[in-house]
Formats: sequence, C-alpha cells, structure tokens
Amino acid sequence: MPNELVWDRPEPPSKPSPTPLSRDLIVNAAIRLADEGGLDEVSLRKVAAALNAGPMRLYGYIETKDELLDLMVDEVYREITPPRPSVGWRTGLRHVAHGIRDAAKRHEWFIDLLSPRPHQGPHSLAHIEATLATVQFEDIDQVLSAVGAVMAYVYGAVRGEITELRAERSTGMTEEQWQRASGPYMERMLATGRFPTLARVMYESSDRDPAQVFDEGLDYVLDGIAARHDTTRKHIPGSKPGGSASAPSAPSPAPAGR
Amino acid sequence: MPNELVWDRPEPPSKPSPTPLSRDLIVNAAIRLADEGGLDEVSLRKVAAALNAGPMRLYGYIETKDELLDLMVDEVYREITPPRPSVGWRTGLRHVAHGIRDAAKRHEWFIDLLSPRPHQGPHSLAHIEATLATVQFEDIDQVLSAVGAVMAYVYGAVRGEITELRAERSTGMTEEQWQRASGPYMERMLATGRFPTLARVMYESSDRDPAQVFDEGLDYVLDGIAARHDTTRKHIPGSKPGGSASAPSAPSPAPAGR
DNA sequence: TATCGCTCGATACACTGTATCGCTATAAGA
DNA sequence: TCTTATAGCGATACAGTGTATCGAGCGATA
Repeated sequence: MPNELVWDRPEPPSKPSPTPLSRDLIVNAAIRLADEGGLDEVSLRKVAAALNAGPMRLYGYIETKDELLDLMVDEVYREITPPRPSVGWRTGLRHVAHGIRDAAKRHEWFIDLLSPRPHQGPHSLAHIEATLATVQFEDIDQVLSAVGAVMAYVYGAVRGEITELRAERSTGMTEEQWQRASGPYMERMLATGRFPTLARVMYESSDRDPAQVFDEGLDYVLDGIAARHDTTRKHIPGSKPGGSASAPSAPSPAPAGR
Repeated sequence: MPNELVWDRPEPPSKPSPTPLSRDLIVNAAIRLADEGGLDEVSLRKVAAALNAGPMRLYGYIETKDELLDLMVDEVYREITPPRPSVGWRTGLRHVAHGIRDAAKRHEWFIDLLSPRPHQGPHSLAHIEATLATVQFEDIDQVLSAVGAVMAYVYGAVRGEITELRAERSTGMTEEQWQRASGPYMERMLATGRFPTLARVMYESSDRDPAQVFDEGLDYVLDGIAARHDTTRKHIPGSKPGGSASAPSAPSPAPAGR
C-alpha cells in the first residue's frame, strides 16, 4: 500500500533529542518559563517542548502537574536564605518577611502558588523550621501565633503588591496615573460623591515607596507581638506586659548583634 | 436523505427555554455553582446550562469570563455589611475583618478571586469607602497605611484558614490528625531530627479555636497601629506616641545572607 | 406583506491535563 | 551473534476549557 511513501519518511526516528532529563531540569525549565511569561506559560506541553521532549515524557519524572507546581515552590524556598538562629525573634521575622517579599518580586508567580496547598517540600520545611526557631518565646502557642500573624501579613501584603504591579503593567500606567485617569469609570464613580474618603485617598495621598509601606505594616505586627509576648521590648517604649503577661523565663532573647 | 429523521427532531426550536435572563441571574447561578462545587464548577458552559441556555448566550450579558468573576466578587461584597462610620477606627476595622472572614467562610471561593484583580465594583468601592471612613487619623497616609496593613493581615489569615480547611477536607482528617498522621511522609521528615522546632509545634501545640487565633493576630496589628497613630489608646497601657517611637529611620539592619 | 435587525446558539478553534498503548531502542539470555 | 524481554518514549485520543464566527430564526418596523 503506502510502500511508495516509505522513502520520504520525515526522519529516521533515531535520536533527535535524547537529552537525559531529570526532575531538576524540568522544574528549572518550568521556572524559567514562568519567570518570562507568567504561570500561563507553564503547560506540560510547553515545558516539555522547552526540553525538546514530548509532553508525556514528563510523566516519567512527575506524577501530575500539581506536583510540578509544588516543586517549583520548593525550589524558590531554596533560594530564600533562612534566618540565622541567633538573631532574635524580631530581626529573624523581619529577615523572613523580606526574604519572601524579595523572592516574590523575582518570581511573580510565586505568590500565586503559595496559597493553594500547604508547602511540605524539604526546603519549605527547612525555612519554616528556621523561622520558628528564631522565635524563642517560652509558650509554643505564642510562637505559633506570632509567626502565623507575621506570615499572614507578609502573604497579604505581597499579594497586594504583586496584584497592583500587574494591574499597572496591564494598563501601562503607574498606580498614580491609573487612579487619577483610570478610564472614565473611576472618575465617574468618584464624581458621584458617594466615596469622599476614597476620593481623598486618591487625590491627596502621596504615593510612597512600596518597600517602606511594607516595612511600616510589618512593624505594626511586630510591635503588637512585642507588646504582648516579648520582655525585651524594642519599639514601644514604656509599655508593660499587660497584667497576664508571661513570666520572663525566656532562654536567651539576647539580641546578639550579628 | 435525512428526511426520514425529521420526525424525531429533539425539539421544535421554538421555545424550550426563553427564560429572560439577566446579569444578576447569571451571577447568582455562578455563585450557587461555586458554593456547591468550588470554582471549578464555574465554567461558562455549566453556568449557561444551569440557566437552560447555550454557552454563547451569556456573552450578551457579559464580556468575558473574568468579568463574571468580578461580578461574583462584588456580589459577595454586597452581603458584607459595612461598618457604621461612628464606631471608631478600632471597632470599625475589627468589624471589617470579621465581615470578610465570615464571607470567605460562606463562599470558600471568595478568597481565590480577591487577589487577582483590584476590586472596582460598586459594592467593593462602597465597602472600602466605609472602611476608610472609620479611620479618622489626621494624616491620610496614616489611614492608608493602617487600613492596608489590616487588610493584608486579614487577607493572608483568611487565605491560610481556607487553605488549611481544604487540606483537611481532601485528606478527611482534622489538622491535628493530619499533622500527627499525615502520610508517613511528614513523620519521616520529623524523624530525621532536622526540624526540632517544627516537631515541637506539631506535638506540643494545642489546637486552638481558629476564630480566636484570627482575633489574636488581628489584635497584634491593631495594637501596633494604636501604638503609632492613635491618641486614645485602648489595649496597650502606658505607651505614648513619643516622637522617638516612630519607624526606624535607618533602613533595617538587614542581617543579609552570607 | 416584506424587510430589516437582532438575538440566539451550533459549530469550530486552539488550548489544557492526562489515559492508553503501540513502537523502538536497548539489555539480557542462549 | 541472534533472539527475546523490558523499559521508556511519545503519537493519538478524550473530555474539558474560553471564545470567534456566522448562519438561522424571530420580532418589530415600513
């Protein structure tokens, strides 16, 4: 039958791409794609294509796409240097906060993947271990509470920054421009007079350095924690640990410079 | 030809479903689907099917799927009762925090849609207007900073709760069970001894009421704000907004990696 | 009654994640 | 060296997704 076509077979199927391949190669390729074109660019077909492989090949190294995403998250955690254990809780938590924020700025997709699933990868665990270890309150519940609050704030703040950043990019304007010019829609809304405070915010607020705003919010949280759990207060002068406060038997909160 | 099939045409195309349809109907149908089966259940085909309509019909009322998602978010904002303007910033912000948390508990998909895009719907704007209005610091930047920090915390905390809740549901275990039994994986990890603090958290921490934990974290933030901006302090006794208390003008000591 | 316009939705397209399974290139056995 | 078993690869297929296109049918107007 198709014998006559035998001669122009497109290629000897031998070896157009016998690249060895490995989990790390796959994860790194996926990260590169995500960094360049966003999470949408990470499809099994595209990742495979970037490695000169067919889509199904990946399933030899990866169970499902979600697993790939988990691995990407853990890889980012790997690049975040954990706090050294001796630095004291406040410095430690601040370090962690900045580490995550910086990582999220490098990999804008990071924050999108953080939420869906709890991170159980080895580097994630190491990072959270180091984080917890810097907070040496005597009551473990206090530790959890403090770290949890800081992480919640960091997560929300970073998410907000990234969201805003994307919005600016998609409209091609800075946020200030956007708020003042944003289509006729926003102006019409504000012109109704139903949102006076909002209008004041838009027109009167100075657009401050995002990093500074982030730190200010972070300080709120840290101050709040200090006021309740820490005996070696730093930012809030004169306030005493409210009545029921903990006993000062903390092991060694010593600031331990660096 | 197919003339003989004419007799069992599925329907006279006249009017199997001339339901009037409207944006609200569509949005409500989508919300119902999302409440029952999660965001995955919200596809244009399924929403349309729930309204006895073809998928393309929706495009008469909606520009794109993202617009539908925006409308869903705004609809949820509508059910959140805004704070009354007179209540004072602390009560007001706490009210807002609980309002969002409760809404996110009613509609688990809500938090997933909050992030991606800034909310510009009328109810979203009304809600944020009311929120800002309760915080009457003299400096508008202080207002923004305070509200922003609280919202960031709320967002992160709620996201964490929902994530945890889903994880529990998918494994069919409570978090405590999950942490202690979670597959052999977690146990093996903890058994390595590389995560002593984490292990302590898992085994020694009491699993507290989530609402209480949420409030505790919220109080950290509110206390921190009060310490800096409010003259009518409530929770932290004795501390004055003394000039020197303000943010560390020196850009954080940054223990930076190395 | 004839025509216009509009609204509807069937069809199609490009894309997704993944199950199935035949092919092929290699390793083992005789 | 020749044959056979094994394993990995990836073409194909399937059920979805959001949306562009466009022909068909209806109601209202001339």
